[in-house]
Amino acid sequence: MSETKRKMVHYRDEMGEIKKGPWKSEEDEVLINHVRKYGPRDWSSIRSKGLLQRTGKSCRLRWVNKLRPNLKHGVKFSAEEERTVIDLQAQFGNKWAKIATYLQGRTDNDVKNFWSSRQKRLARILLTSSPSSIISSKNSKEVQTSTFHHVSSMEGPNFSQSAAEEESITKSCSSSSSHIEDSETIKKEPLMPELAYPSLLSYEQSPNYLSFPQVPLLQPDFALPLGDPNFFDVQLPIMPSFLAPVKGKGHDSVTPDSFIDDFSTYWNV
DNA sequence: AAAGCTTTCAACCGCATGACA
DNA sequence: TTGTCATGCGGTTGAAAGCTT
Repeated sequence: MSETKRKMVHYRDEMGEIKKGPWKSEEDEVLINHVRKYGPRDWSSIRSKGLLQRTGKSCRLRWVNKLRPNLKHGVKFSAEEERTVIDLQAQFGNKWAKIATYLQGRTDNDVKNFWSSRQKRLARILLTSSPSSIISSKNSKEVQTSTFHHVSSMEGPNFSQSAAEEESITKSCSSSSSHIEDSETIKKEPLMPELAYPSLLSYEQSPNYLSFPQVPLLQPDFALPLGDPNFFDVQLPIMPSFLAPVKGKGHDSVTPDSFIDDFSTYWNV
């Protein structure tokens, strides 16, 4: 082990306990200041300098998921975004980070959370859509909404609570299209016996499902003109140069100077 | 109003990968 | 070549918020 590394281990031992749990605004401020000075890198040094009692990993995660500019906080996934996620998930699998690069202002965590809650919702609907439940509760609102309204638009007028369920069914059964408008398109949609049977999910993943005309299939290189697409938002009034790819170590590689300039401009600091 | 249930989301963990000494 | 470290990713968890009964 090298001298430096031995020192590092020794230093670590003296760094005290690691803080976990929710972040306070003061901690955020420290983290933002760090990024302002050095760019989104050297996360471990935050702790080693005694600025925060957080691990580098924790700092990075906080920055990436919450503090980074242009994130869509508290904004639900739009129909368009939902379609994109569903299409890309079918294409790439659970490559959330990759999928997130196609969505402005969304993190891999956002996409992952969206997908997992959607899966839960689907699973629950499957249970309530079993043949017995359809027969036994023929007149129930739930069955009416969750089973037979696949062609409605999820961008329609305000849904009632149960219609929210319909919305999810619509999404799941029609590749989440909100634009089933022409009769030809509707004809192409397979009938839905599957709903009465176990595999809504496999329906979703079937060739019919994928080939169903929806959003034009995104090309792999689509929207990836930048080094770290996680970090961008084309709606910015200015395009910060910290978005520019720089060859080097890791995915967050940027030049510190340009980053600091653009960060300052962006945050008005 | 309150209890119970569901959904959302922030954060953690373990593992993988690449850079570097 | 190997070990260590920093970083990134995907899975998971649990608290808080929202909703239903």
